[in-house]
Parts: sequence; C-alpha cells; structure tokens
Amino acid sequence: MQWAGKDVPKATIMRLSLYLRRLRKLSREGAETVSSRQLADAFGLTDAQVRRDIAYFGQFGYPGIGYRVGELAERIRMILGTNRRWQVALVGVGSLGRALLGHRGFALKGFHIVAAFDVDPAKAGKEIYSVRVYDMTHLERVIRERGIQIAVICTPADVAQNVADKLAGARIGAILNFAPVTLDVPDTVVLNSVDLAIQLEQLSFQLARR
Amino acid sequence: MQWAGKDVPKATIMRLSLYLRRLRKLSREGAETVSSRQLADAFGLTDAQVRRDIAYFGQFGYPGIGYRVGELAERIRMILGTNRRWQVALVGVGSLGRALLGHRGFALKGFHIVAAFDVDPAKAGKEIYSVRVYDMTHLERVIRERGIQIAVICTPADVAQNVADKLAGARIGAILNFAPVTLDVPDTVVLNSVDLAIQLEQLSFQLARR
DNA sequence: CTATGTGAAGTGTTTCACAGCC
DNA sequence: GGCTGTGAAACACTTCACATAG
Repeated sequence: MQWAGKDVPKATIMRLSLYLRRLRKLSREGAETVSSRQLADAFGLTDAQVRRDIAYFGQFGYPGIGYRVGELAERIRMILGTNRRWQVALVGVGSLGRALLGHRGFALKGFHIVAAFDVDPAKAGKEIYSVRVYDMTHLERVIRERGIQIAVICTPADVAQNVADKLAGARIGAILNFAPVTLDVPDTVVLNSVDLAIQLEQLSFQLARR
Repeated sequence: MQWAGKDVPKATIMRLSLYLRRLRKLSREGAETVSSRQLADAFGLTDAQVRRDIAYFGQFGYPGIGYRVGELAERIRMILGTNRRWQVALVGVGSLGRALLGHRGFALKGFHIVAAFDVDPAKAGKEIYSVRVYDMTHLERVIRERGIQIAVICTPADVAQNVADKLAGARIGAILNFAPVTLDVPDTVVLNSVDLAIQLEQLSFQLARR
C-alpha cells in the first residue's frame, strides 16, 4: 500500500484505525498525551511497532513527552481520509442491511448512508431510519446524483456479483461486501469483504487444537 | 499459529476458509477436480501460494490431476474443525444480534446458535427465530448446561468488556466481538474482533489517495 | 530521567524454479 | 502436455538498539 510515495504495510493501516479508536477514548477521558508504550499495551503490540506505524506518515511525536492525543487523532483522520464526509449507499435491505441502516456510529466517523436499494418492490419508496429505499433500477442514477463513493453489499450471495457489476458500471469508488462470495471487480473499484461465517471458522480452527 | 507442530501463517488459515467456500461452489457445479492454478485465479493469488497453503497440512494433491474437490473440502473442514458441531451463544439482541440470529448460513457451516442473552427484561423469555433469549444473569449456567464453546458479542461498546469478563468466567472457549472496542481476555479465550466502521475506514484510506 | 525516530538485524511469508509424477 | 510439493531465494514486516531530543 502506498502513501506519499512510501510503501506502507497493509497491517499498519489496520492498526491506525485501532489507534484512532483508542485516541478517541483517551480524549474523552481527558488525556493530553500518550506514549507509544501505552498505545502498544492496549493492543498487545510492541512500542517500536507503534512508533514505526506512525512514523511512516511523518514525525508527530515529542521526545520525552509522547504524542499529543488530539493532534495525533487529527493526523490519523487525515491519513485515513475520515476527516471528510463520505456518501454511502447500501444494497440489500434484509435484516443485516436494516441493522446497518440503524447504526448511528458510522455517521460519527464520517460515513453517511444516504440511500438504500432493494429488488423488493414492497420496500422501494419507503424510508428506513430516515434513509430512502430505491428500486435497483435507479441505482446508477442515484449514485451519480448524490455523489455516492462507497457501497455496502448486504444481498444474498447469489446476486452479489451482479450487484457489484452494476455498482462498478455506476462508477462507484469502493465496495464493502458482506455476501459470502469472492467478488470480481475492475481495479477502478476498491473492494473489502467481510464474511461472518469465515470469522467463526477462524475461531473454530484455534479451538479445535487445544 | 501452530498445526501438528508446524508453524502455519495466520493468513493461510484465512485463505483456507476462502478455498473451502470455493470448493463448496465447485462441488455444487459438479466439478470433480480443481488445480492450484484455478483456485489461485479465483482469489487473485499465485498457484504456488495455494499449493504451499494446502501442503502445510499434508499431501492431498494428485500430480497431473490437481485436487479432488470433495476430498480437499473434507480435509479443510477437518483442519478448520468445522466437521463437528459448535454450540454458539449470542449476547446483545439489538438489530445486529437479531440479524445474526436470523441468518441461516451459520448452521450449515457447523455453527449452531442455541441461546441468546440480553439485559432488557422485555426480551428475556422470548424466542427469536426459535432461539431462546435469556436474561444476562443466567449466562454462566446456560453456557455450562448447553456446552457452549463460542460466544458472539453484539452489545454496545460500553458494556462489551464487562460481557467478555463474564464469558471468560463462564469458561467460554472463544469470542467473536462486533462491539467497537478492543477487549482484554485471558489467554484461555480465543478472541476475534470485527469492527464494521474500521472496514469502512480501510476503504476510505484507499479512496482518499486516487 | 523519559520518550521518539530509525538504521540494522531478525523473523515471517511469498514467490521462484524445478524434481518428480501422471 | 498436465500437475503437485518443496528447497532456496526474494520480499515484507517486526523488533532491536541506540542516536537524538526534551
């Protein structure tokens, strides 16, 4: 993964999100500064790793002091791109889709679900948690008109690839896929998949040999 | 990560789940054999990687032929431990918890949600998708009586650590956590966390520099 | 004293390339 | 021709250890 010409490990970006979550908590608790050691201990990492992760993006620390909580949080937000507002669409208003529509936390982090889509004509036209549900036929138009950059797929597995194709055709920037299939998308689209059953399988593997 | 004394990369276990998902599909389509190249192409990997991943666990392939779909799937199920039945509890019956309770796919892969827990007295005693909801006070007893090994946390962030402590006290084997906090658990408990907002942040990072 | 930032060393993971086999 | 399994090389990531700074 690249940032300002440098090669940054994918795992570092993941940890940056964890650090940011921790910094929000420290900020709420009134902490002014935090050391790499303190951050490391919270996640079972080494202090060197935390410093290396942060140093990929510049020199934000103060020797003898640590990092200023508010400043580091703001820097990480800039790096992750969550200091700006992202418009998000959700496709597939089943029970998982509904749960995500109702989740307040996303908007606080800059992700605003502004439209939902479903094939079921009974759902089209309704509003769920004040998000308008459209028929799939309006997908391309609404994505263009509302400047939507990210889509979340919550459909059954068998239609997910078809939905991904439509999204790619509508010039979506990124897809977060919850359907349990591996999607094929053009490299104009950033793809991230979460398969809940696979998460359970990873636990099973570790439990099985004990 | 260890298997039969050998060190296996964590990423390999992750890919094994992906291979298994693909093998199920190939099996439905009637395929008898599959080559490392075919599996690799489906996920954007190299054929060498697929062979290496599988070879950590033995020699299941047939030179000149590939792997037998049914046999490899069964082997991977044994490795992942999903050839047996796992009893799962769900804690926190909010909208995400409900969505997971209603999800058919888990049982097919060996994960049976047999109990749910919530603090809300209005929910206790009810059945949701034929899963009984208990009050939190019965957590330890029900986990013991029903032989539950895996728990899924779907509570708000501020109570998740408290729930994790209770689960650890009830000798749970593994936790899948959906609350957006880093949990601290004793090393008798296997922990896996999925933070949906963090998944969106990873997309944001990649979108922001284009 | 505390703590960052970073070359160098160490460790882990992926890819190459080919022997062996169908 | 097809294909797997695997040493060895290449690459990627993490940790060590210390110069530098408050």
